[in-house]
This record gives sequence, structure tokens and C-alpha cells, in this order.
Amino acid sequence: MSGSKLTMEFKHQATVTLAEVAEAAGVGESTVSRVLRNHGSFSGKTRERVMAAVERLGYVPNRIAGTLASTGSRLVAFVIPSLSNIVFPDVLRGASAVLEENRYQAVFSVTDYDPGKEEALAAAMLAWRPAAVMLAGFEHTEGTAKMLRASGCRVVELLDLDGDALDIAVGFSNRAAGRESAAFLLRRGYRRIGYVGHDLNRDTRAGKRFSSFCETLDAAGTPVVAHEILAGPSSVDNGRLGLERLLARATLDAVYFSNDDMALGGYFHCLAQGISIPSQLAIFGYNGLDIGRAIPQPLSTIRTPRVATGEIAAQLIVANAPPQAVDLGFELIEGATA
Amino acid sequence: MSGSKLTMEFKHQATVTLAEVAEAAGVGESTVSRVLRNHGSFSGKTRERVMAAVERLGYVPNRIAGTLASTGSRLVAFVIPSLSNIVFPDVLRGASAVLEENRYQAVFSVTDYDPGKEEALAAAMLAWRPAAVMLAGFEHTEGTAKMLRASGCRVVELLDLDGDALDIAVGFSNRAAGRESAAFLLRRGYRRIGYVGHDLNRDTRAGKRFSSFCETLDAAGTPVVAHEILAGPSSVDNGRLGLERLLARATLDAVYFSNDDMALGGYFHCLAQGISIPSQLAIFGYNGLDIGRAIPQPLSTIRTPRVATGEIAAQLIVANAPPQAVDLGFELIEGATA
DNA sequence: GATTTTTTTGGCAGCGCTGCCAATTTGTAG
DNA sequence: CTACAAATTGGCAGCGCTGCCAAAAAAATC
Repeated sequence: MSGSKLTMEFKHQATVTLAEVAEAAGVGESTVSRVLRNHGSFSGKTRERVMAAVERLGYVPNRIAGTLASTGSRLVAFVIPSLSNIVFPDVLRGASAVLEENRYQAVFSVTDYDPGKEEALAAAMLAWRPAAVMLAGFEHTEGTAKMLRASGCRVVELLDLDGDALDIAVGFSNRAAGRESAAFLLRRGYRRIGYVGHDLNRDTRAGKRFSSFCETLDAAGTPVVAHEILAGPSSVDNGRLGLERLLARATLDAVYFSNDDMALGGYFHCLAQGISIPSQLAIFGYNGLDIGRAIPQPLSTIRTPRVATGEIAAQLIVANAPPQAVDLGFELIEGATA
Repeated sequence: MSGSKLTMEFKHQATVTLAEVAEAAGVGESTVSRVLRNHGSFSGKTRERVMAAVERLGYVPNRIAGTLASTGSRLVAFVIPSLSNIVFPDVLRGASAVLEENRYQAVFSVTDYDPGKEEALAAAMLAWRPAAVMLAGFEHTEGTAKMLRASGCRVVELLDLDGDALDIAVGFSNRAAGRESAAFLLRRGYRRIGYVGHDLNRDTRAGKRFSSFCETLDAAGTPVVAHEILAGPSSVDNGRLGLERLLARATLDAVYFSNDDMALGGYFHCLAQGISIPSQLAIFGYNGLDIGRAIPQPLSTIRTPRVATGEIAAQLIVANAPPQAVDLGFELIEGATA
């Protein structure tokens, strides 16, 4: 479209091809290919001549061509809801370490928790013929599911276990997390419990935690007294704001937050307002962020295996493991805020 | 290598090709290609027939083949030091939003602050013939620089401005950040200033901040009294630990931290130890994390344009802008801790 | 030294798509 | 109805590499 003159200036694709290397080394193309991939047999002398030519010409193999010619791409596609929610960078971190070791490449796109966008991005990803597509959770549009099933590529659904997996699932039960959080608060004797969360229609895993949290409290005869759902993303500020609003409407002795960052916001709100924790108000979070342990009173929360989720998912793909659901569990941290 | 029997079970690459679509629609291959890319001319009737065939067969274009056949790949490669340091997810977030809008794909690898690994990963990235490679800062091995220059693909160096760019640079001056941090502390009257940081040989941008911080204090005749460098990554725990060690060795009235997370660790250490802030000890961070504003005394720090760095970098690539250095600046937040 | 076996090697047909060009169809003007 | 321009369309040669197969060279055996 624009600046074709500029384009000229900055594009000099140093197109050294395998054929040129072969020529320079005085060997056949397939020999170069074998040496470079260290696959098949060739003599040490040949190897040296090829490597010398590669070095001399500054040859960089073209994976695009290589992938097209062979099959299976060593690309792993991540279609994640967000990069602001620490969960996803953590998962990527775990996965990328394993993938890099095995010479796979990670590709990603961010759906912003929008299922429609997820479908579009998943389609775009499939066009790269990845070895696997990794998504968050089980809630996808029908189109997405159909497309993934038809694609023939491996699918890994991450961070959830409450639902039917398309292929592989790695994570833990969000329902169990919600349930155990509620049970913990009940054990501690709290009875007037509230909830502060971010948009649940979009973050369906948070939604599952909340709903099983509610069910557990209902069963105990002490349902959630009040809840405050904030439209924006999970954040410290929203946690603070949410708690402020909630306390303006209801008298509570404990609050469950959809995430640690929100819980921290709530915690700081209490500090600022002189609300003593946990005697006046208990706070319980979710995720087990490091910073939760560093505050004056360690945050009571559930620690999730985020990095491990990425690692395991990547390992299963690398090993071409059969369909399965891997439960990594979570750990309830009693902390000092509840 | 392993499980070829398993392999059979899970690979049914639904290989519907463009040729099959053409066949089914009763048109030529190039026509299908034109319709799908909405490029060139074709009649409305043809369009419908093609789309119907695409729908019916569940055709997913193969970008690998498309990229090989055309030129330029609409892939943007990120070679970043870490995903734990919030800086990089933020940059990716900004960039990926812009890239997705323009139908580019983000690919990434994590170097773990290791220049050797950076070189290897950059080489692997170039094999995908990306439209651009984005790296952190200017400090690369000679091999990396040579390879990037020879590659002919655009290069963007992020988050630094103190050095010579290979092509495009987007960020701000870390030296200026260090200098202004020091100047601020001096203006506030602090004279016995210490530093707590993470591994500086590896995070060269943090190294630059520290060195210009030191120079500024030296020039004022009040050099850094003591510093504590922790081997691990920047983290809340390390900040706490670093400050504890530092205070055991020196009497200080202010401490500069290499990052906000470390500064927060220091802040909480003070809270726990009853050290009053800022009267007994001032704390100054770097990055401007949200949580720094939520704690009882807002953290004094420098806010960096992380998301914007990613956005601008992506925009320049999408627009195929000429080589340039874009200074996004930073903002000193006075806060209440210094 | 001849023969068999094993190791190396090169040739070449695709992988699925795009870009170019020529051919065909359609539209328009004379 | 003819001539000419414009809009559509199809054919096909690659893009750079890998995989297969047969040929050549080297090593082992008798």
C-alpha cells in the first residue's frame, strides 16, 4: 500500500538458499539438508565442507519451506484471553521453557476474553498448521470446537478441569477451588460472606469458582450476603473499589475475591480505612501471587500451578501423548487474612 | 522417535487444499486465491461459489504455503529476556493488540537474559523469515548483530535508547531514568543513599539506570553508600531480602531499587520492622506498577511506557517506517515513600 | 581380486500457495 | 453487428526445502 520506495530501501532479504550452499560446498542439496538436520548419514569430511559453506555464505535455513516440504510444524499456538492477568504469562513461561528445549516455537494471540475473537484467532492460528493449539478453559464457541476437531492438530485446554476436553486438558478444578475456599471460610467461623470479582461472563473460570463457592455457602445455610462485580479486568484498583462499594451496602465478616490482585486491593483498602484484618474483616484471594506473602499479613489464598500448567502442557505435546486430563491440583494457603 | 502407533491415532491433518476448493467450486486455483485474499478482481457470483465450497469443505488456508509462495511473512518475532518481569508481558500486550488488528502473528522466545541464548533464539526466529524481530535493548553479541543486519528483516530494539540502534529503537533512556531518580532523591534532601538490585550484568537496562544513578550522586558529592545485588530475578522477596541485608551493613536514609517489585518488598520489610517511611527511610522504585499506587503510601517511582512501547513498535513495523529512534519518555511519580 | 554389504550421495518430484501472463468473457462505443 | 477496452479467469512456474529412490563409493567378506 504505502511507501514502496521505502520498502525498497529496507528489504534486502539475504536469500541464500540451500541450493546455493550445496553448490558452494560442491555437494547435492539433499546432502546439505541431511547435514543441517543431522539426520541420515554423511561423512565427516562432507559435514565440514557443508558447514564451512554455511558459515561462509551466512546461510539461514528457511523453516517456512522446510515445514511445507515435510509435515508437522513444530509451532505451538497459544490463544489466550489476556496478558494482563498474570496467569497467562506464567503459563507461557512454563510452556516456552519446555518448547524451546525441544526446538518448538511458540506463537500467541490474545482474545481479550471474547469467544468470537477466540474463534477468529484460532482460525488464523490453524492456518499456520501448528503442532498444537493451546486455549484457556473449555468454553468455546461451537465454531471453534468444530474447527479444532476438524483440524487434526492437537488441542490443549488449560487451567480448567470442569468440562469436557476436546483432546488434552491440563489444570485443576476451579469448582473445587471455589468450594474449598468457601469451606475454609466456614471452618474459620465466618458467616456473613461477600464476594468481589471481575467480569464473570467472560472469565468463565472465575465464574465457576464463584458459583461453586456460592453453592457451598448455600449448602451451609449461610449464602453469600452480597457481591460486587466490576466490569473491568482483575486489578488492584478494582479490588479496592469493589470492596469499598460492597462494604457500603452490607455488613460482612469475610470477603472472597476473584483474584489475588483484587484481594490485595481490598487488603490495602482495609489498611487505609483502619479496618482490622481478619478480626473485623477476613480476606481471601485466589492465585497465590508472591506479593501476597510479602505483605504484613500474608494473604489467605489458593495457590495455582500456573507455570507447571504450561510445562506439563508443553511436555505432553512434545511427547505426543494421548488425550487425557491432567489434574495439577492447587494449594490452599491459610495465610493471616482469613 | 516414539509412539508411532499413537501418532497415527491423533493425526488426521484434514488436508483440504486450495486445489480441492477450486475443483469443488468449478473455478481455477488462482480464482479461489483471489477471492480468499480479496485481491484482484472476480465477479460476485464467483465469490459466492468459492465461499460456498470453502464452507462446505471446511477449508483452512495454509499460511505456510502462502508465505513461501509470496514474500514477507506477517510474522513478528519477539526475543525477550523474561516473562516474569512484568515489563515484557506488557510490551507483548501492547504489540499484540496492534499486530492482531493488522493480521500479523506474534512469535516469541525467552532468553532468560542470556546473550548466547539470545543469539541462538534469534537465529531460530530468522528461520521463520519474520517481517521483524523485536529484542530488548542494544546489548547483543556480535553474532546476533551481524546476523540481524544480514537478515534483511526489520529489527526493533525495545525499552532502551542509550546506544546505537540496528534499525528501529522504541523506548526511553534508562540513563535518564537513573539520573532523574538520583536527582529527585537529592532534591528531597537524602544524602545517605543505598541501592538494591538484581543481576545487573544480565539486565543491562537496570545496569544503565544504576550507573547513571551513581554518577549523579557522585557528582553531587554524596556517592552511593552501599549496594546489594541479588543473584536471582527481580522479585518482591528479593527486594525484602536485599533491603534487610543492606540495612544490616549500613545506615541509610534512602534506598533506590532496581524495580518496583523489589521496592515493594523493601517497603513491606519496613512495615514489618516498624521502620517509618519516608522519615526513617525513603524508598524509590522503577516501573510504576499499579500496585505501587494502592499501598498505604503510594510508591515513589518512575512510570515507564511499557504497553506503549509495544504498540508503537508494532505500528512502526506495520507501517514499514524508516529506521528511527522513538523516545517515549517516562514519568517520575513523587509518591509518598521518598 | 571378485562379490556382497554398508555407507554416502545426488536427482527430482512434490508440499500448497501466489504471481505473472495469456486467454476468455463481458461491456461499450462506433 | 463490428471493434475495442475492461473485467474475469485459468494455467503454470516457481517459492526453498524434504523424502524417496536409485546410483556411486567405501568397507567388509570370501
